Amino acid sequence: MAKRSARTPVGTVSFRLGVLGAGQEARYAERLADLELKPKHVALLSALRIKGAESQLEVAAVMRVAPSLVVLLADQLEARGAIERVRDPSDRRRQRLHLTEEGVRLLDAATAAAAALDEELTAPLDAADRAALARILERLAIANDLLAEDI
Amino acid sequence: MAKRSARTPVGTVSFRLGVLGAGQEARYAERLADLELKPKHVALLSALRIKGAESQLEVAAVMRVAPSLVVLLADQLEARGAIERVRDPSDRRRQRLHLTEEGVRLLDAATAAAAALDEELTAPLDAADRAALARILERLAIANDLLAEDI
DNA sequence: TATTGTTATACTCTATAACTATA
DNA sequence: TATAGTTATAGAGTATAACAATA
Repeated sequence: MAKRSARTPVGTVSFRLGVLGAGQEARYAERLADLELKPKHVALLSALRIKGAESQLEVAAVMRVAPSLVVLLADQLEARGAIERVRDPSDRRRQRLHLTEEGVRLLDAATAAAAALDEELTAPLDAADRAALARILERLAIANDLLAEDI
Repeated sequence: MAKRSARTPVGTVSFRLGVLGAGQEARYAERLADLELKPKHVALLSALRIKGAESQLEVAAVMRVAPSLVVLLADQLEARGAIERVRDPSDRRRQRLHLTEEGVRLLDAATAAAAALDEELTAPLDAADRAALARILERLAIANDLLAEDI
């Protein structure tokens, strides 16, 4: 099957990742609306659960966002009782963030919502392709040094 | 290998698509800076090449963006001579957009840039996984009714 | 009265830079 | 003087709503 060379970028893996990724993020944001969370809040909560209590600057580095954004997200999560800020006694400049019970509850709900979304997204695929996609994306995530649970 | 159930959404396909997709879009935007284009401009040019000259509202529907955004993007592309607007004589409300030679040149350059990005992204994968990823993403793009060349 | 395109406006997201407190 | 965090500000991107022209 001779494949003529592409005449636009829409068939590239990069472009499709961008478009599909934006769509999934938008759908995920819709599902999270019930929980009054946004995807970035979930990323912060996930970073805390995976890495443990960390200073805000470390969280910003893991999330690859500006420190000022972590301040805003942490303000909002703290106001809802999902996280607590604790001054590090040995260096009183540092704020260590950690999950509360409410934060754990929210993160569990957000995790369930993401799993449900995965089901719907991958419904058109057969079992082998589903497994292949999960495996390949994990490999790319690791290669790109993104936040991952299994380290 | 018993896999414990996920405790965060970061390992889901949806979340990884979102993060990887955002990263690729940012990298693509960097490469396009040389051409003074943004990914949305490329999407519009691609829509014209794939679908042929279309009214602006049709382009907005294909791109899944607001019509007012198509006006802005088309203004910018027209100012650079990449597209032309032609009033439809049979319905003078309609503006039909079509690529100029310069538009074709830009789109070809943007296509080459996306192909180069794909090479870098998929470098950590073996040939079989590369092919599997392209095939699976195409299937998902079709299932989600996204702009595709091969229709 | 309905539709296409345009303009005006506003909102969300996020970064940069200036500032405070602590080291 | 350097670093962690915070606040203030600004910019990009995009949508919604009001409007104009044409059907």
